[in-house]
Amino acid sequence: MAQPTDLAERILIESSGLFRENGYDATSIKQIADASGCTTAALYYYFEGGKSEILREVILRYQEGTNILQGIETSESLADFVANLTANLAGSLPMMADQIGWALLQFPNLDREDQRVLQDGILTIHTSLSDSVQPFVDDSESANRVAWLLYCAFFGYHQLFYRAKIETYDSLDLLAFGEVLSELFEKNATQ
Amino acid sequence: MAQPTDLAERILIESSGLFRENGYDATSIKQIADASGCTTAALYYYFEGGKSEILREVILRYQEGTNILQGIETSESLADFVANLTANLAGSLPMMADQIGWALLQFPNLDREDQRVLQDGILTIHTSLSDSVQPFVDDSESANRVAWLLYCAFFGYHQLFYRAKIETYDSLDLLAFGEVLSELFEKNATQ
DNA sequence: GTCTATAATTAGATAGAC
DNA sequence: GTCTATCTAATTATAGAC
Repeated sequence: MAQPTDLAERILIESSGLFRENGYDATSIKQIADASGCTTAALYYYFEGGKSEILREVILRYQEGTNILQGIETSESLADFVANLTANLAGSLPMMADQIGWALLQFPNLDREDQRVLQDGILTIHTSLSDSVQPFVDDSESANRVAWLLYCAFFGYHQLFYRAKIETYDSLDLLAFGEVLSELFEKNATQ
Repeated sequence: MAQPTDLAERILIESSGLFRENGYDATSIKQIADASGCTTAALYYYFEGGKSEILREVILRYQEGTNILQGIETSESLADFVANLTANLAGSLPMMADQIGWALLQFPNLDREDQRVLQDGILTIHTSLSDSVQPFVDDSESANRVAWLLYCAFFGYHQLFYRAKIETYDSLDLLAFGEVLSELFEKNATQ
């Protein structure tokens, strides 16, 4: 992996941040160039395809995402797992969810290949969630469903509470939200 | 309320649709005019403030939303309520969630007033959800939390499964997703 | 009220100097 | 490799005819 002082690298990092904050369409290559400390000409030196090539690269690069399951193989129950997951998400959820957020709006305008990359990123996260949940449920079908529920719930939480700053009016922080989920699973653990 | 044949009305309807599909920034005045069957000049006759005035009007108008709780005052349990809610959402969720989706991306660029309008729209839906859930839980705090969980989960579901067309790869339709939630509440009803 | 025509501004992109 | 300067095309916005 290249050093972050490398201009091409800097352009991708800044683009990713600007896309997350304002979306793809609202971000101009001038903005990207300014944020990266170069001109648009320099930008085109590294990315001949211009803005749309940067879009592809950003989606490719950052869909990999942080490992949200680091160090929680040791959960004792589904409820315990959800609590551990929530704690892990505290740092990474905002970036992960915003990353997906703008890309989802862009989805219809992406070509098939890029759509596939985005979907794969989502499915990868779901799969690892599903694997982690597996020991606590009856079959893989249940694991899949529970994993989707967790994914959708946390993603939705971020969109509403961080993006729309609902936290100002209803102070349900991420940990409390995780507790709601965790408590729900508590009674169902021995199903 | 004006007739839908009225040009100003048509412009708002078409704008709303285009914003939902492609987002605010990716939608040009020309596109809106074309879709409404008029020129940009006619558009400015009704909306002097141009695109940003249309944005305000669309947010004001369509945040009211459909009543997702119509005819389900009669649920027998929380699980039953969730099942009924899911059935109700089958028709309205796509439009409601997409409406919020693009607006959330736009959120940081909105002025305070418009941000408030959007937040109020979200809080209104949550409040009515919370009221409906109240009879089945211990206190209003629990009702609030359960309502947020439902809201976040369904919103997240839509974003991932409809917007990113995940349904192609993992066929968990809305009713099945609702069942996952409903089953979770089944065991907790008599808590 | 709605159109044609057009001005003003901005965004995306490139040629050529250094 | 990166910049200055510039081009083209698109977008917002408006004046004036009908």
